[in-house]
Amino acid sequence: MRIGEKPEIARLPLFRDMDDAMRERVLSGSFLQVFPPQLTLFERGRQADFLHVLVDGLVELYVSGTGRDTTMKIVEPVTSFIVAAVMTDLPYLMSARTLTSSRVLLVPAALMREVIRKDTALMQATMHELALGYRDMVRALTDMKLRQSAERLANHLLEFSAQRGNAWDFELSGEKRVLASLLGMTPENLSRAFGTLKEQGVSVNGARVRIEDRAALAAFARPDPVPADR
Amino acid sequence: MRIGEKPEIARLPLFRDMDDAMRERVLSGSFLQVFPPQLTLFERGRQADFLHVLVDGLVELYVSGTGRDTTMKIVEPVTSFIVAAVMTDLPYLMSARTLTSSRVLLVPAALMREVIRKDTALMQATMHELALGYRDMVRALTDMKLRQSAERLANHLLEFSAQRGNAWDFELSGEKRVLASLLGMTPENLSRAFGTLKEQGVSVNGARVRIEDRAALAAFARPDPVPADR
DNA sequence: GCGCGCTTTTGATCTTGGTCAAACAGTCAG
DNA sequence: CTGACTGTTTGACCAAGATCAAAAGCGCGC
Repeated sequence: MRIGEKPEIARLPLFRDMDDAMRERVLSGSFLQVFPPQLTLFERGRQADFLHVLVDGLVELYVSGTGRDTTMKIVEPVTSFIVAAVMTDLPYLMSARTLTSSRVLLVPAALMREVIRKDTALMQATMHELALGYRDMVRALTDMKLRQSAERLANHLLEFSAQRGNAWDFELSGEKRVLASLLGMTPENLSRAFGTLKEQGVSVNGARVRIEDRAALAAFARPDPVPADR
Repeated sequence: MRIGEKPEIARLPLFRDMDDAMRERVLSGSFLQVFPPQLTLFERGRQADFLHVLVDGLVELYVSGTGRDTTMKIVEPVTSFIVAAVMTDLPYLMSARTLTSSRVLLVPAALMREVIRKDTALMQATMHELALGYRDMVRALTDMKLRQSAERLANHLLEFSAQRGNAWDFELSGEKRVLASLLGMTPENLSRAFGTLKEQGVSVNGARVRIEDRAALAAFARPDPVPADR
């Protein structure tokens, strides 16, 4: 691969602590590729052939069931994704597509598995990554099971804001339809959910969201008592 | 700990491949304890102090939100649980209670983390366990997001049957209310869901379920094209 | 065997969110 | 600037599932 973003990738939690020579081995066997928007990177059911690391852009992980799709996760840079399928050498459970033009590092799955067996630090980092991913999913599932749609949106906004240093005013990243799917509702319903949040001091204008009264929003959202992991 | 079930535990995927001396070290630092039914083993939000391995009995992992609870997973023997919280040294995201009288192996989290760092085979096994757990959760979430209740029940029955060697006639393990909560519906609705499945050749009598027409049930359930991992 | 307590089932009604349709807004090519 | 295209919003209606209430089963101790 090109050396341009090597430092950035080397700083990733996943690769940070590993042996330098090993890291060099992994990176030199990998490809950094640019994909246009709306391109499918891989599909559910296919054997996992590459570990993916999003370097730049925006990627959606989704599952298409009978008729409708649902988005499982929006991947932001710089993050590795579908670690589990690669590690277990099992078929992908989710499909992936780019939302915007994206640069992705592709690490051959077999290479990854081989190096992981030799480099303990990499294995430990992978383990940690998987554990955090698992906890993410546990949260998402409980959210889905015991909160209703407007609450889910409220929580999402609070977390999104927290990720951006508790900004009370920010832009939503993707399209609203994708957000709706992520939160497990229809676009129409997302619209209405924003409507009910207006009463809790949230104003929306296009993609721009402003949280006027954080306390009121939190009271409405009843956020998770266990704080987020990352 | 007592040596009675050591072979059984040593045969677990998690401990199987590790160094014998290390395994001895882990097990001798652990406790095997018997708990009565309906006892809370730990609660969400508390720091993870033990890796748990269910040796015998039945354990429910659940989350209690505002008012209602939801069960996340029914743990059957012999399985380790809450690996992620232990590995990351983060608070439990789920609570656990026994459903029946249960024997549980308690491995101190610090000991587990210490040994994992030294024993590569254990680390690899833990990583694998986490990856499978992650995939479990991905499945559960998609199930929740894009199937409706009767379909979820149908799929659950098919999978439960598959776990028991494709038995067409079997007993549900726990109470129906727990099953309902696991499938993300109310007990009333579970009852009605069984009703609609009657039309697809499923007959229920108490806890006894009989699948008369597997093909019809599968057609109704539209099962996941990606086969189960374990 | 009888009665108490609990789970499950059934029925009636209500709420949430989905569906369908149309208006509206923003973007971009010509 | 204008028109076509796409995405968002609004409104009317519908369906799945929750809630409430009551009846029916079932297990267990006395």
